[in-house]
Amino acid sequence: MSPVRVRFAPSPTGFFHIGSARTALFNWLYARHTGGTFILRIEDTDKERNSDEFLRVIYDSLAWLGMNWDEGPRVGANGGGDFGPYRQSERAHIYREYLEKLRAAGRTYEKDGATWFKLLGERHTVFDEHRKKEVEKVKTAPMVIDDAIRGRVERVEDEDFVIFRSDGNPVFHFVNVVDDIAMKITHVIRGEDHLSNTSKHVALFEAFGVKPPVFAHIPLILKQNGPGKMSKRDQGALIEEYQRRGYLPEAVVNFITLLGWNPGGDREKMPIEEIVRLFDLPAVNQSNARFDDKKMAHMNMLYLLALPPAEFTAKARAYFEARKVATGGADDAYFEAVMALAQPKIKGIEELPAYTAYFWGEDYPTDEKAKAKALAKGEPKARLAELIEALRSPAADFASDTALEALIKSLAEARGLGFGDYQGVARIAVTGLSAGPSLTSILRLLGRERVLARLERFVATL
RNA sequence: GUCCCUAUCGUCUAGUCUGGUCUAGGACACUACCCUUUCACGGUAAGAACCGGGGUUCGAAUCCCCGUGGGGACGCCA
Repeated sequence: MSPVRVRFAPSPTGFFHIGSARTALFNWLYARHTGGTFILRIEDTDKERNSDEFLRVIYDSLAWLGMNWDEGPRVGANGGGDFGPYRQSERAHIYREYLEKLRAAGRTYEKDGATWFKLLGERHTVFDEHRKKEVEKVKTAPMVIDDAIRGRVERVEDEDFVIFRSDGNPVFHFVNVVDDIAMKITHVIRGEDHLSNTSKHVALFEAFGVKPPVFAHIPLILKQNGPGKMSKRDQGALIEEYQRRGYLPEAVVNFITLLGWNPGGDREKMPIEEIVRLFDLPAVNQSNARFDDKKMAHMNMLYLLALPPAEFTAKARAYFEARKVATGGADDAYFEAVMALAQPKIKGIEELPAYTAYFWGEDYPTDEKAKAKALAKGEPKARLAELIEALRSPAADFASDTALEALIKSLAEARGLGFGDYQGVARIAVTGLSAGPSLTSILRLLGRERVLARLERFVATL
């Protein structure tokens, strides 16, 4: 069998969304699994709707997700190849050439200034309910689609269709097939929304005398709420959104791979090498999958938890810089120490600024509801006074969590109380929050001076 | 309206090809409890599904047919 050649063929007419990303991913996975070639082809024949910004988003998103292309537009380390150019806007001469082949074979005609592809068979006219007009139908044999996911699908293509617009530009169906022939594509992996177009494509392949590639129509991703497939406007649809929010690309890749494919059994979190090894077309599901942002967030948390602390810190640093989150001139060691406390606790990088706000300066928000709750029980004023006194003593060792813990515990024991009687009120006083890392770790990082100042300032407001 | 695809917990799915091992497994979410220094994490438990009807068969989640539901396509968009 000839080596696998697959392509991802986006059109830069909108932001890169999750469905496109998964189509790209399945192509990339199949190429890597089979040792084949992954080709990026830009379908920019619709000049009105294309933009360079969208093109850049495609390149960025693919790179971010780790999908390198072997052939295609040259960007960074990716691209090049012998079947270029890889942007359809630069392939006009090739389309002309292929059009001549069809013309010579008598398979085209002109109508209303456009060039049409002529189906073979008897013709008759019927009234079309959907389009509310008379249309010419052609009696043809069903087109056979050999689909690696759905098996054999038959569909009758019974109307001629435009292949060159009256403005002289070729349309999608034509360029798609011509390029797949010219680029020697062996497997066409794309969304199921193209399944009904495929009969047109098979008709074109046959007209060119070329055996069609193997098709693989993957199920669609449905929107989380409401009917229909996911579109660019839906919450969670845009890849660059995940990038911006500090999601880990490995987690995004792992999650969207599982939307429509799985290796069988219970495995979910898998390194990409493992996914490449196990991925295959027949295992792809045939039914659509609904997007679930909670499960996506959970997968991200799993990856976050497994990240080496130094990498977590680097990601956090990059996120803080991109978002211009001030850290009060914190040095690397302090930043790293704070992140070490936060990493096992949070679900996403985006939670970090709010979760760690009180570490960077004295200007942090207080959760008033939590404050009221913490003050409602016991004798908070007395507990704070005792704590201040104890922490002021030179005997309080702010370098050690266990020493601080022992100190508070002995304070509690002497009064027949528990650690919790100090923990809650001290936490709200020092962090403004009711939840966070271990209190003693917070005290240690903040240091005696800042802790005492905050406690005293807090007591003064009571 | 026509054509095509599809159907297991609320959601993602395992199991379907090769019928019996399925009183249908896992994960997310939800609930309770445990762990605990709050919050997470983790652990335990609970609830939760084979769309309906026919057929084939000793036996159907699994094979076939018909409904129904869901999705897609029907552009001089891609």
